Amino acid sequence: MKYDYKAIEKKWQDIWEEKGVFHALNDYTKPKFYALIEFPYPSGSGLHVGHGRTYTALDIVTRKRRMEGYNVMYPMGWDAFGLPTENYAIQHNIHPAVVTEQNMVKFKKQLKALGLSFDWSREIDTTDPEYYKWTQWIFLKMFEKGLAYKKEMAVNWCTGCRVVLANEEVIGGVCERCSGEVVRKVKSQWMLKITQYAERLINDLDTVDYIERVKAQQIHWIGRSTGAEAEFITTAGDTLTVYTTRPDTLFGATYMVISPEHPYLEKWSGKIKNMDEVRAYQHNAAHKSDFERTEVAKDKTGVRLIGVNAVNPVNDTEIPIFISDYVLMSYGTGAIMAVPGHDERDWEFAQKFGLPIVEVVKGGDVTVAAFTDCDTGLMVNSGFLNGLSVEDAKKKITKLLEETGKGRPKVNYKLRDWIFSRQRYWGEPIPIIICEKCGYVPLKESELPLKLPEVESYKPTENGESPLAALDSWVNVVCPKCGLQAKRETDTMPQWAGSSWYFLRYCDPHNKNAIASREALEYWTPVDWYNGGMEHTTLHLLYSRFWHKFLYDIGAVPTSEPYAKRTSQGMILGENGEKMSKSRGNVVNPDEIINTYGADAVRLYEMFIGDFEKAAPWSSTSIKGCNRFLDRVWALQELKILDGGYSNELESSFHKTIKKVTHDIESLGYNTAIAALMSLINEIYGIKCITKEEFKTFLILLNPFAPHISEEIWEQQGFGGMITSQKWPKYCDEKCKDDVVELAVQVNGKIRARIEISADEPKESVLKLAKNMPELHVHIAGKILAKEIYIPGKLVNFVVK
RNA sequence: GCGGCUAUGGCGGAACUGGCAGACGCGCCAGACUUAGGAUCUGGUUUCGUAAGAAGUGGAGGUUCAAGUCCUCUUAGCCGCACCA
Repeated sequence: MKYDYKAIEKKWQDIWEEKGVFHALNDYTKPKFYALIEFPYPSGSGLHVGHGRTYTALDIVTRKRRMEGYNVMYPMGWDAFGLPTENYAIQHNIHPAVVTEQNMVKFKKQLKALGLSFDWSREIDTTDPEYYKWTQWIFLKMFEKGLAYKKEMAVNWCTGCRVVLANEEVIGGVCERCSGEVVRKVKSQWMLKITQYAERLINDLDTVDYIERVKAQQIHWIGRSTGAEAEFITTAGDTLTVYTTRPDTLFGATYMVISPEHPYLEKWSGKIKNMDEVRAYQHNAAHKSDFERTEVAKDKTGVRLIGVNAVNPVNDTEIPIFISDYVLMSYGTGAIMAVPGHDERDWEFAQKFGLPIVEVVKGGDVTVAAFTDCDTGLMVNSGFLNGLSVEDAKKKITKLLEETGKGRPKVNYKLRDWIFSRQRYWGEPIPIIICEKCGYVPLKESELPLKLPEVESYKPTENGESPLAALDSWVNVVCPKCGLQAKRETDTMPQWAGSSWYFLRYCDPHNKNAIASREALEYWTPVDWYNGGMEHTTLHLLYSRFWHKFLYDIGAVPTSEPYAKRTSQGMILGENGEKMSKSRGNVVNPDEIINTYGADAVRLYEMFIGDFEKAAPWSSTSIKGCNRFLDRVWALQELKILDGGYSNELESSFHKTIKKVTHDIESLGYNTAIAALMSLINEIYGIKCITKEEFKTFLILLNPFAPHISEEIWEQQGFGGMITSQKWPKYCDEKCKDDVVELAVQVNGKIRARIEISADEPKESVLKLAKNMPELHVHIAGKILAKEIYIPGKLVNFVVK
């Protein structure tokens, strides 16, 4: 009888759902396991095979953990606010909520067809007012603590989407989503002070189990650097403060550069003699998009300020000041001391403008290139620093700056505050009222959720306001504080808001009084294992750590980190090795392949496709191998099935396989776990019979990977109960060992023979037996035996001369 | 430029703290069974060589009895960031 996957898979999916087999229990006395995957954005194009890889991986882990006796929570939900839905709504004039609903239904059906063991009783949706009530609540808490603030600032304005983008959404100078040109535009924006948590976001990585590349990328993104601030008196009277990581080179500072946006320029306008030229440069810089600004990065431009100079605080030399757009207002102080001898950018600039280059660290030739090495050279031309190493000079000069009040040690971060406003409809409304008299007034908690109103058009207005701004009845309110006429904030929150805390809501998804009950949070958090894409490392993953830390600080959650463990899967590429995309025409439709091969084969193949952490191209022929394997599993039923426990022939193989599968599932070795099961079945077919115990064990080991077929065979064989409620098999290290082992026999490291011996044969005896093998005679005879090496279970090596 | 990673048969990939390179699967070859097939089963399949044997994990050195694995240098590719002082 052939395996009828279509009927059987549906049958078990329905039974699992009906019986609520995968519901997490609210029994807080059992050991818990909280597995989390990134909840999807329910896009119109439906599930991607890449989703399958992530979800199946943790599905395997959770199915195993349930059999190991854990109370497992593996929840699912929808990260449903976002631009694509809104754009679709605009195009087709359908309410985004309707589009979202349709997409969720489609996704859910696809997920169920894969046999994923999600607990659907905890399903959440970020666009549900009962959910975003708490997103708004967290925002208000941040506002209350001064972490949410409004600021006029130059932002990334996408000319395509007509919306403000976060730095993270600008890729190579263009919009991540529409590839439209991004220009700088000054707008008043809500900001979240993620920078206040920069230090902790770095340091606390030591307390979590994230794969190294995630940690490295976050650390790099936060970009901590240590150095010093130094103050330069100017001839205009003001003090110009700079930040430098090389305070040791202060004697080599031969000029200064300030950003074109530096506020001093306006202040000094009366003293700067070439102000026209300066203004022209400022104008030019402001109208360059970030893209253009980085494009011209190779060639330095700038203007010297005529009429204002600065004085180097260590040698009292008067030095010129320039403006140049290679100095950013948004990092450090917006001003630098230029040390052309030891900084490549300064060197380039100095060359172009004919400025003096002074060597202060010996080791290179500063007339040819900047010498930036900090480890080898000693200080020169630097007064009291002469002869010191760079490291010592840094310490000494920083101490002196501090003592004389001309500077101080300083730590800087590349991380910027998070631009939190979007001028769009399909997002959480920001629950703030703007009153001319009282300023920004938060809504009362009792007024949450502040629901999205119905609007006529979802299009942003031409001047970049949210569509909500056009709705007078919604915008015009009375100030809750003073009772005068006031206006609502019309910006909404970014796509990242709802996902910054969703894992907390799963713990207690229907709670009306809090994000989740204290007991639920105490029990379930932190997430034990979070798997997701590398592309979220510096976005969602960082944002949610920030929110979680904030919630911890106000006592709302019991742990300071949200996720105990983070792993990341590689992408599934198209058959041609390129990224799957509609435009490349290499997209694999999961519905089709489930239809052709069944969910178990798809699950198996997605896990077998390659190293879980690496990208792997899809292969429409390789999946057949997994299909064949399942057919062979099904056909085990036609073998002679004997009563009793493990047979002598297979006992050690079974113990080895249990051990391998048990460990591989925990260490992302899904491909090798499946390979082990394939090897085992090959062995079983070699013997042509199987015992009940062996059959049961095999099915249980296979169950996490191929849940439907294992469940069905279990039932047909009458093994009792459902396979999902069985116990995970145990192995015994003693029994993993073979009685007879084959050793390689080497002479000078080259294999000359093989020998089969009993595993407990003593060393002397093994060496003696090996030495006397006829194959070795040619290689040993007449030579001096210098060394004998015996690695039990592996090899013997004779070193001869 | 900075940070991270990768390189192993025709292909995807195995190889724990250095210890038999190529597990497992695809593909391919041969055979079996067949109301002839893109089904199933059995065997084979790193390369060169009839063979004995030799070579072999991007390249060049090195350490070691022994290197895909460790060290030095180098090449190519991928991902992220990028004038961050």
